[in-house]
Amino acid sequence: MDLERIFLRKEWNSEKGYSGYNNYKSYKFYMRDKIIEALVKATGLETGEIHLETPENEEFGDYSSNITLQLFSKSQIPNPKSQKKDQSPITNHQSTGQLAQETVSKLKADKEIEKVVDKIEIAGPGFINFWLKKDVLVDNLIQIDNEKDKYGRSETKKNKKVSVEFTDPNPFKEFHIGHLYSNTIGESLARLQEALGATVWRADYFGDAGIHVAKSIWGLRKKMQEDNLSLDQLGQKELKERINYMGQGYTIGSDVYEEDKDAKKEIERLNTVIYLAAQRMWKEKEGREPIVNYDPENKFSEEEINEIYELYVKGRSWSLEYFEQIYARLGTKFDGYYPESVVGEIGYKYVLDNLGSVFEKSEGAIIYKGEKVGLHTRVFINKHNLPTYEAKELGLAPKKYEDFKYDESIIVTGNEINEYFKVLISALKEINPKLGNATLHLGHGMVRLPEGKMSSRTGKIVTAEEILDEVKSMVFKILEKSDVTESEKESIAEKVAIGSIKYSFLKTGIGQDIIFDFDKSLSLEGNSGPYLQYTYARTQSVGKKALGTRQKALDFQKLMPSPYSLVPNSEEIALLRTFTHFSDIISMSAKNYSPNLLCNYLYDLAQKFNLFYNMHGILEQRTKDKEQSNFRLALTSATGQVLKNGLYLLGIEAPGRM
RNA sequence: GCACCCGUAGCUUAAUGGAUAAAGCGUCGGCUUGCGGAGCCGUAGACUGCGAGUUCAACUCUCGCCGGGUGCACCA
Repeated sequence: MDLERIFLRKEWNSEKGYSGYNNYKSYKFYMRDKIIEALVKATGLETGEIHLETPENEEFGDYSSNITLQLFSKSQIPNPKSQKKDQSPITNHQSTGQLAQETVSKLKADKEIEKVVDKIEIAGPGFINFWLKKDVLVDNLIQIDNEKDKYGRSETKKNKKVSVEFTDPNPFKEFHIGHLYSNTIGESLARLQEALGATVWRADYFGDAGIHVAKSIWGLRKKMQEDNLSLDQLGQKELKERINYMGQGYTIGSDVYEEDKDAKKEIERLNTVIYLAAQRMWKEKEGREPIVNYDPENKFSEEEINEIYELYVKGRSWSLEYFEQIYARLGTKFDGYYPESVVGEIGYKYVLDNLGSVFEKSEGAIIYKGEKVGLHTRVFINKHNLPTYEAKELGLAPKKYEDFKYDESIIVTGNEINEYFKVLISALKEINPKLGNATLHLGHGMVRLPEGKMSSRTGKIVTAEEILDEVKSMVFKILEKSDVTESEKESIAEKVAIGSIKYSFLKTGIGQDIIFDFDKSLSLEGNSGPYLQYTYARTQSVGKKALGTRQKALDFQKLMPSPYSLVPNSEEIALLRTFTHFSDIISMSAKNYSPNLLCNYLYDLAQKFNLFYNMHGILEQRTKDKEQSNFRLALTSATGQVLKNGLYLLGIEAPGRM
């Protein structure tokens, strides 16, 4: 080992520290690519076939390849099991061992890989493990300071346009914990795509027309009558109260729809009236003419529309205003809004245009026969001549494309509609193969309460605001012991509460259901958002203390130790190595649509830092050695930077104090 | 009934087909004359639901069974 030469670098200068590093090649994917290139040369396999992993166990190096085992199975050596007993089977060990030896000697002759790799070893049943040069690790540390907030990002999807649709709340109904979950996942996926260099379009689709709205309006009207409350009076109330009131209206309407046949008919009729009211609203608001006639037989009068028009338009705008407040708190800014009242018309037309070829009439409705592709039949336009969710989402695809010429369209929803989406995408592929093939549906798990499924019909729901406020008050309790000022508390509590909630959603796999239990799900310690935020705050605090003693900004270059002078300990090495994997992790999280991989990584990094922090002093007053202190400050600062960048990709803000 | 998803430590979860299955909470024990204890170290706890198969290698892929969830024509 050449530990004593770890920091040997030509560019080092005792006055300026490291100089000229700005000219260094960016190390994003650099080490990894170098090794893959060398493996391609040594084995003759394609780049895509090379499987290079970052082992969790550090004794297996910085990178590890199972390539010998791949080569072995490709080498057409008959399976020993299938050979006759009298033949002497070639043992695996001999073959893989020979292959590994051969490959490694080719690698060692490669001048390029020498630049980044310090040691190559064969281990286990045929793994080849690579250790990076220590000065590469230090270069990477410098790179972090060089790139700051951009560290970890890449340009692998630079020319790609990706639309991400998520959250999808419904006006006139609550914004509940399920929407919060969808928003959290979607925002993180969007940011991960951006980290790969893609241009992202955030799309918000919301149900401002449909039977759920009819139920709400019906219940709302009834409740207002009972409470003897006029629309103006309702409008005087706080926004939160109005939203709550409308939610209660939905419960009433929904119950009645199930239990009372006459009321059900009324609500179904009201549904069409709402579509017509929405068309009038668009005409008055934007001068847009309807493109679909929902009432070809003139069954609905102007008076009928007038009756609910005001209520519909006002209630709708209150809901949207409320959603916007929540988005602002959560840190999401949508680029495009797609109300069902608009995309429904487009979808309706889309269906009619393809009637006979893709869709067919059946029992008064227009359907898509999914059976022809192994799926099931779904209704796109119902017997009341209204587009269903199927047609709406179908119309959404070209509408989004009109706004943003996407290469990829990701739609995030609950997984209970996975089957529905298979049918939808199948239909879309028939009509518009380009858009159909670009569309990817991601069904996330459902948020459940310990008592069972959530239901806004029975009122058994947890709203986003309730949970936010609840967690915030938990954070406030802890903050009482902290020495932050009163004025800081509010914003810290908000960030920590949101961090705690978002992290608890993101740390598990996307497909998993989440049993949401206040006491169990929301932790402020252990593997949690606040733990990462706390660790970040700690790095900042140490940095500030160092500044205090020096009276000037930290100069990262000068923090670097001089050559020959230091032998880093294992905690320091562990941090250096973890830093190098950041962009690989981002890439993997983005490609697999798995923010939880990033969570794992950040948690691991924070743990390593906290171990380092507990074992070794950082400030000069503790190390009694300026160079050592400088180096540890650089590690501290880099940890903070990576945590901050990583948390950003999860949609979590990192306060400097907490 | 059919289809899809899920069964990993007491609980909640992790693990691009790879090496000794990894954490948090909870248990039990320890760490503050030192940079933030929302922290750190240690301890016990798993035949990865059961049974076959594919593979050099299976928590991961295939088949069957058992258990749970969701969906299956006019809700979204």
